[in-house]
Amino acid sequence: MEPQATPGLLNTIYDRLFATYGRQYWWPAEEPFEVMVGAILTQSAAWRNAEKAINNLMAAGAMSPAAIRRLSVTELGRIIRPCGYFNTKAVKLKALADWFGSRGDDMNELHAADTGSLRRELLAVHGIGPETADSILLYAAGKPVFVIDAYTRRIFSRLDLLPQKENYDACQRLFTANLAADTALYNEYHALLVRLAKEACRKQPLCKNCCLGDICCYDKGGS
DNA sequence: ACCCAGGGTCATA
DNA sequence: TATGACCATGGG
Repeated sequence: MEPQATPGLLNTIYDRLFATYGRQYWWPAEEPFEVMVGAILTQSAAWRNAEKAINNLMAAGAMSPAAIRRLSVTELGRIIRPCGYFNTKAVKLKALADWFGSRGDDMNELHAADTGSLRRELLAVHGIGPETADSILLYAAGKPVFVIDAYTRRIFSRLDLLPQKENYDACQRLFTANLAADTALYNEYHALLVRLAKEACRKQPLCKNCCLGDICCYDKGGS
C-alpha cells in the first residue's frame, strides 16, 4: 500500500513554496567531497556550526580525503569542534575518507554508479544512515533521490500526509510515488522544506499564515 | 536555565 | 524489531 495523496498535491505544495521563497541554491558547497563532509558534520547540528567546522577544515588544508586519512581522530576532532559530537564525527569523517579512497577518490565514478548499489554502499559506511546517504546521492552524486529529514516529517505529518511515527523508506515513498524522478526538483523541494521550517513558526512548524496554511489540517473540521 | 539544531550507533529486551 | 542512552557545541 503506497502512501496516498491527492494527485498533484505534492506538486502544488512545491509550487507554493517556490513561489514564496524562490531558489535556495543547495547544497551550499562547491566541491562534491565538501558536500559529503558537510552532510556528516551537520548531523543533529545547526548548519551554522557545521559551517564553522568546514571553514576550520579548509583553513587547516584538511578538506580532502587524503588529508583526513592522514590526520588522527584527535587532531581531526580539534579542527571540527564547533559542530558538536566532534569525536564521533571525526571517526565518521575518517570512515568516509577511507571509503572514498577505496573508490579511487573519484567523484565521476559516483555519478556513473548505479543508484541502488551506491546507496547500499554508503549505508555500509560507519556514520552514514539513510538521510546522510540520500543527501550525498542527491547533492553530491546528482541522483534523483528524495531526502527525508526531521523537518519533512514534521511538516507532512502536520499536513496529515504522513503519520507522526513512520519509517524512513515509507516517508520517502510518499514523494517518489507522487513526483517525477527529477534531481533538480528533489534538490529544490528538500531545500524549500528546510526553509519553510526555519522561516515559519519554530515550535509549530506550520502556522496558519504560512504559504501552506490552507492546505494544513488546521482547516480540517470546517468552519 | 532550557531547548533545539539539515542523525547515527550501539546496547539492551 | 524497537526503544533508549549517548555523542557536545552554539544560538535563541
